[in-house]
Formats: sequence, C-alpha cells, structure tokens
Amino acid sequence: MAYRQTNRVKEKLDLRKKEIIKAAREVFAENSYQGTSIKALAKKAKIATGTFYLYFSNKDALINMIVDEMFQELLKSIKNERAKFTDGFDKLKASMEACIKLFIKEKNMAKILLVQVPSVNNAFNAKLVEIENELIKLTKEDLDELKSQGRLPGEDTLVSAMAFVGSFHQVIINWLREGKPENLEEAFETLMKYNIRGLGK
Amino acid sequence: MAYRQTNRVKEKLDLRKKEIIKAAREVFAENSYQGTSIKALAKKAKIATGTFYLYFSNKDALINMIVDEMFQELLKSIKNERAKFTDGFDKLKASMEACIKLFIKEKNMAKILLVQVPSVNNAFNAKLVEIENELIKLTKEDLDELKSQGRLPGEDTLVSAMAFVGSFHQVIINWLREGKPENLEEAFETLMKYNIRGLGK
DNA sequence: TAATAAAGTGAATTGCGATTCATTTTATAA
DNA sequence: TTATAAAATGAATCGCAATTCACTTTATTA
Repeated sequence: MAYRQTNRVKEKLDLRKKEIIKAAREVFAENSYQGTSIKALAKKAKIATGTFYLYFSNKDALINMIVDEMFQELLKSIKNERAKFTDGFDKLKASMEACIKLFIKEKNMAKILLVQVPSVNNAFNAKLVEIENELIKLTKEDLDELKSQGRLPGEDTLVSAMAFVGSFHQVIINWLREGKPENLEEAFETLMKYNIRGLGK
Repeated sequence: MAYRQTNRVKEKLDLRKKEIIKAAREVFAENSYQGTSIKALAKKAKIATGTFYLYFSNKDALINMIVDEMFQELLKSIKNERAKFTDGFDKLKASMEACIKLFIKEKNMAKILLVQVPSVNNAFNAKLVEIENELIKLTKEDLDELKSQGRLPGEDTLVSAMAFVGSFHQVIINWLREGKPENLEEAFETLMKYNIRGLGK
C-alpha cells in the first residue's frame, strides 16, 4: 500500500472547497445561479469543470450549502445582537439592525439570497421561504410578548410581523437592486420609526 | 388564387390565442414558468406543440404578454379606484384595496407575478421590478402630496413608500404561498392601520 | 369539386449546460 | 525510486426542453 491522505492535503482540499464557494458567491452575484454554468464557475475558481464534482455532488448541493451558511450567519448575528437587550422593542430593533449590518457587509451574498430569489428548484426556493418565515416568526414572538405586556394594541400580530419584516425586505431589495436608498443605515432609522409607530407603541 | 382569411377564422384564432394564454396562466401557476415545457403547455391548451409557435414567437414572448396584461389590469384597477377620492390618505387606501381585490380575484395570476418571481431572464425580471417600482413611485407621489400639506412628518418619503408597499407585498406573498393569513381582506384592515400609523398621520 | 393557401400536427433536430470518465498529474509510503 | 492511490483535468457524453419542419387537415374560392 502507498498513500493515505495526509493533514497537509486535507487542509489544501478544505481551502480549495472554500475557494470554490467564494468564487461561486461572486459569479452567482454577477450573473445569477441559473445564468452561470459549472464551466464558468470552474473558470472563476481556477479549476477544471470536472474538479467541481470532486467537491460537490452537483450544482444544487453547492447552492444549498451557500444558502445554509448564509442563513446560519444571519441567525447567529441576530441572536448575538438581541442578547444585549431585554426590552421587547430594543430586541426588535437589534434584530433588524443585525440584518441590515450583515447585508451591508455581505452585499454579494445578500444579492444571491434576496434579489435572485431563483425559483431554481423547489428545495432551494423552500429554503428561502423558510428563512423569511423564520424571521417573521421571531418577530411575531417579540410582538406577542409586547402585546401581553399591554404595550401594543390588540391587532393580529402575525400580520404586524409580516408588515414589519416586509417593509425591511422591500427597502433592502431596492437598495441591492438599484442602489436606492443610497444610505441603508440612514434608511434604517426612518424604517424603525415607521414600524414602531406602525405597531402602535 | 384561393383562400383569404375570413372573419370567422380570425375570431377562432383570437379565441385560441386567448385559450393558450389561459392555459399558460394555469400551468405556470401550478408548476412554474421554468418548470413547464411547451409540450406540457400545449397539452393543457389541447394543441400540438408546434401550434404554439404559430401564436407566439417563443416562450418569452408568451410570458411577456401575460405579465404585460397583468400589469395593465392592475394599473387600470388602481386608477379606477383612486379616481373616487380626492384626499391623499383615501387615495392611498383605495390603491392598496384595488391591489388586494385584484389579487384575490386573480390568485393564479398573482402567483405567477409575485411568488414565482422567476429570474427566468433579465427582460422578464426587469418587468417585475418595473411593476414594483411603479407602485412605489405612485405611493411616493401620494406621500409627497400629504407631506406638502403638512400632514406627514418630514421623513424620507421614498423609504416610507417602500415600507408601505413592502408590508403589503409581504402579507400578500405569504397569503399566496401558505395561505396565511387566511383572510386577506381582514388582514388588509390591520395593514392599513399599521401603515397609516407608520406614516405618522 | 378541384385547386390552393392557411392552420395544425408531432416527431425530429438543435442547442445548451450538467455530468461523466479515460487520462494525466501529484502525493504518499515502502 | 518506484508502486500506488488520490486528485485534477477537460473533452466527450447525456439529457432535456425549445424550436423546426415535412407532412396532414381544414377552409376558401373559382
């Protein structure tokens, strides 16, 4: 016998896998998921097309991994920021601020996630919807808590949560798509005011 | 010479074209635009696949015609309802009510337009974005008018308009996707209250 | 009713991009 | 240094769906 994968090689492979993901994020953001062939992706990642399949079973596996990573990062960031507050309104604000900050930091990633929203395949679409619904659910929990404290009017918190998340979604989408509003952080302040009033504080 | 298209035939062709569009709306709503082949569409429309190309130059031409029709219907409906009012807030409410009513009436259509949002091709995507932006623009005009009357705080009306439209968008999307909220008309009332407060009336 | 043109048909073609695979290169260990 | 297994390569294959086209059917008019 002669050859057992050594640590040095393992690290090299790990690195290369990360490079492929990085390249994928870039080309997917430039073109779209659908619009980029494995060939083009491979070119960007500086590997042969066949090599791609040594790292991912297929194109879907790749996009799923990317979306999962994004989702995890988003949730982690939200949880981190929320932990700093106890008041319901503060937590709500912290959540959305975490989103905004992450999107600013990872604009490319956000484009894939939010702008391209490709109906690519059911599994992928379902994942995006799941993320959105998770955010709505988290928001609804905050609203229910505030409502139980008598700090919000007795309206349907599900609809309010959707309105809340939807308003952010729309502004972020437009910012990603056409750069309007120019300053997302500034828009965030307006948006928060809008929604806090909307909730009926 | 022998044969000139007669009126009877012209009408038959017109009818068939409409049937194809109707069938397309149905299958696109069931599966997606991308997910339905011309063959499947033809089957639904009870024509041969080749016949499709006698009516449309290609698949894109079809979806563009459908989206255009939807857009026209939506704008017409909005304008109709708005014309009944002069007060800014009333016009705003009338616009959104017109949207909601049309979406309820044309749920299938709405699914294609809003849920599938396929990144299919740039031209198509651009059209969807255009529709959304048009709505935001119309809303912004209303807000600017209200602002000039001193009936709204001095915040960025573009961001407010996006928040307004986005909140509706989100609720409608969720209603289409998973049937929550169950009663869209009821949600509409909550949403209007939310947004009127949000605007800072 | 016969000649002709429009309308319709669906199997065959085409094109495109994901995936495979025979071959080459690189890394490991005896 | 050599034998062997892993990793990489990219041209060839495969599959799928849009589009075409040779042929059939239907409608019109002389």
